[in-house]
Amino acid sequence: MQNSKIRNMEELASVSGISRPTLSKYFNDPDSVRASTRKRIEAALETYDYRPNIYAMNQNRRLTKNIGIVVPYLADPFFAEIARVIEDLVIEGGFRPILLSSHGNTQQEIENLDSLQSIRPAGVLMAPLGRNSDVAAAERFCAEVPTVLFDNSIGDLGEAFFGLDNPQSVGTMVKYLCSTGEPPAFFEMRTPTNPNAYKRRNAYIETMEMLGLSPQLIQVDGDTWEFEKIGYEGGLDAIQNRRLGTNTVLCSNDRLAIGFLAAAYECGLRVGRGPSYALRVAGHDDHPYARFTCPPLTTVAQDYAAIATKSVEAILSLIESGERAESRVTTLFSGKLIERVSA
Amino acid sequence: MQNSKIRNMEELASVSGISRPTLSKYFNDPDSVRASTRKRIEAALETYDYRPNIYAMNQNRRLTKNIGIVVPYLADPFFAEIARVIEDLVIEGGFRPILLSSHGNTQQEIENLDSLQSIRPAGVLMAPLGRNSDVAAAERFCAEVPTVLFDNSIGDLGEAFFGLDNPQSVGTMVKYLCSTGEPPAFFEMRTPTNPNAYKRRNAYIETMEMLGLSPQLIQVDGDTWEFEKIGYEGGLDAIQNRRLGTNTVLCSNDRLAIGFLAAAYECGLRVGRGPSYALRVAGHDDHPYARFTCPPLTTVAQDYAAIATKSVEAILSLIESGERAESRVTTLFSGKLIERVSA
DNA sequence: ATAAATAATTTACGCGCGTAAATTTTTGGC
DNA sequence: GCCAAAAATTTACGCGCGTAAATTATTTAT
Repeated sequence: MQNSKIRNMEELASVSGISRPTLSKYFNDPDSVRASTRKRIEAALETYDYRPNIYAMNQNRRLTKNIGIVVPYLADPFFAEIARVIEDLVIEGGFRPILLSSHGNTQQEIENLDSLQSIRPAGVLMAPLGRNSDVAAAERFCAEVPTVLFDNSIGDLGEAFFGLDNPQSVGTMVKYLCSTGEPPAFFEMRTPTNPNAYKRRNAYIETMEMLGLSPQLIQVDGDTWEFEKIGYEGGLDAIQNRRLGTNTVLCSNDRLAIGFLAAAYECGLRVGRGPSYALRVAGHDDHPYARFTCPPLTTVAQDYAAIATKSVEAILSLIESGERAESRVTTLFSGKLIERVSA
Repeated sequence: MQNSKIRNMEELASVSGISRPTLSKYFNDPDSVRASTRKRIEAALETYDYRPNIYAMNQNRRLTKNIGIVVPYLADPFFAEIARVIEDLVIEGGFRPILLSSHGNTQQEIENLDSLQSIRPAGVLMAPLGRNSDVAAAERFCAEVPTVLFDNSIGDLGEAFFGLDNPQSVGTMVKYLCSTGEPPAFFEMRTPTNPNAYKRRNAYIETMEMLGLSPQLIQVDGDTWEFEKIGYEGGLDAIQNRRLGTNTVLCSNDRLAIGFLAAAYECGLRVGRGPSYALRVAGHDDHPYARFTCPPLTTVAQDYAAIATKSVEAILSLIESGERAESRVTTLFSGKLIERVSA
């Protein structure tokens, strides 16, 4: 295959017999040149090893082919998975994904936005930190770059938002738990960094009251993204000091639940549904590890394939249109109950 | 602060009274200009909002400030964590990390290397897929770009390799297990994608033979990166068909162990050390979730802070020297036994 | 204070490509 | 086979910066 190396488009033009502007058009969009010309170019590309200089391209293009993806915490397999799906869809759309994690850190999120701005992305998909996001910085960024938010929202920033319908998903779970055993207490962080957590708390309270039951919150301390640790330590404390008040616990998310399960196990509490078990524990999100906990975790699955797909579609159509959305559109997806052994 | 926006270095030169070449020097390396000049530049940067065009910079520089980081599977929290540490160290070194995951996929790894090559990185840190890596492609890449491998090695590719001393770590674990109970069987994938897995198998066999014991391999099928699932299904099969042959199981890695624990739990086998337990299970790596399994997993911790630090130091010094290593250096770190409840 | 060393400036060119306008060639419909 | 439309080519300029060489200004040492 690759014979002599080609140094730039000019050289490729000489050896291929195609003019440089036409080659430029081809690399911008292969379908923008005649089929016969495309064949000739691709034949030349087979024999000569050449790829356009990405820096020279991006310097002169009005718009780059870069799409930024910002997630709050990549070490969380949930975000790793959704980022992977998004990356694939972005590539499929002919763009170049740039994945950045904020590592749960405000300053890092700001730097990520800064860093993205300096590469002039065509658009950005962002799952913000939430309470710890620098709203002013995010606002400035969204004013410059077409941005679609997902997972959680800050104010009405961005051109669109795709996320979970927390009232629906939590409501479904609470009703399920109530109809199959004791009403659940709600296990959560006292001051969560994630706005979804507040929505889930409220959804829990509202559903309980709707059912004529009195809600009970078990709130634990912690303000990091080490949710398993927080769930474990808070769970241990709650169990040992008998702050549970019921045999059914609904955790605000699966990672907290994983920690809570570890605490229950350590305390010798058998978790599961039925007379021979001491405790029921449910989670929320259908985290990749939820099916491998002991016992497997009953939870509500987020449709992250849908969230990813719709988010990418939204940013691509924004880019294609070249316009900004007239108003922000919010789309919420339903969660799906996943019955396993734990509750 | 930011008054009028500056469009390029030329404009910054006029308003700051510093010549453009000097500004260029400053942005290349702030310490390369006189302190008084630096002060003046930084003062101007305070009042005028300007950042150099990254594309124009990289187009003309001999060497970019980009450092690529390639991991085989970012949805594995182990790699997510090590990538995070590496990213931080790279930034600290004044470079720009570009994180890419191969998602366990050969084609994706090739594309990652391709993609990296087109951004002309100063250097690359890479944890290869292993058996599924395209050796020829990797070889071609390493010939072009200074590359340091970590976690696992392919042939003697790259300028340096940093990883775990598997014989030491597995040996330690085997000896620990033998001295505290029955000798372990070794639970692993039949044809692992990861070369480390082979080294661990061999280390297990050698240590057992050294102790005058007969090694026993429990091999399960599976060739994806969904290790928990493979461990669970293989574990279920091994337990139900009584293929264990001992009450002690050493898993080739923690993710397999997490799956195996789920299988043991489902079968009603109590896992832990002591007369009241049916089974001991140990893992390897000290995965971020290992302390939250039920029961908490006894394992061998990889010193990934050391691996990350040394890898980054190596690539930075390679870049600084501007030379290629005369010969590849391999550095192996010891694993540390982490005693928890499971074994 | 003077010379030597260091740093900043001026001038000038080039990197590889995008893009626009004017021109020529090719294509498809009749 | 001709003609209008579409596509490719030629020509030419510019993007924002790196970098080199020659010159001038500033600092440091003597």
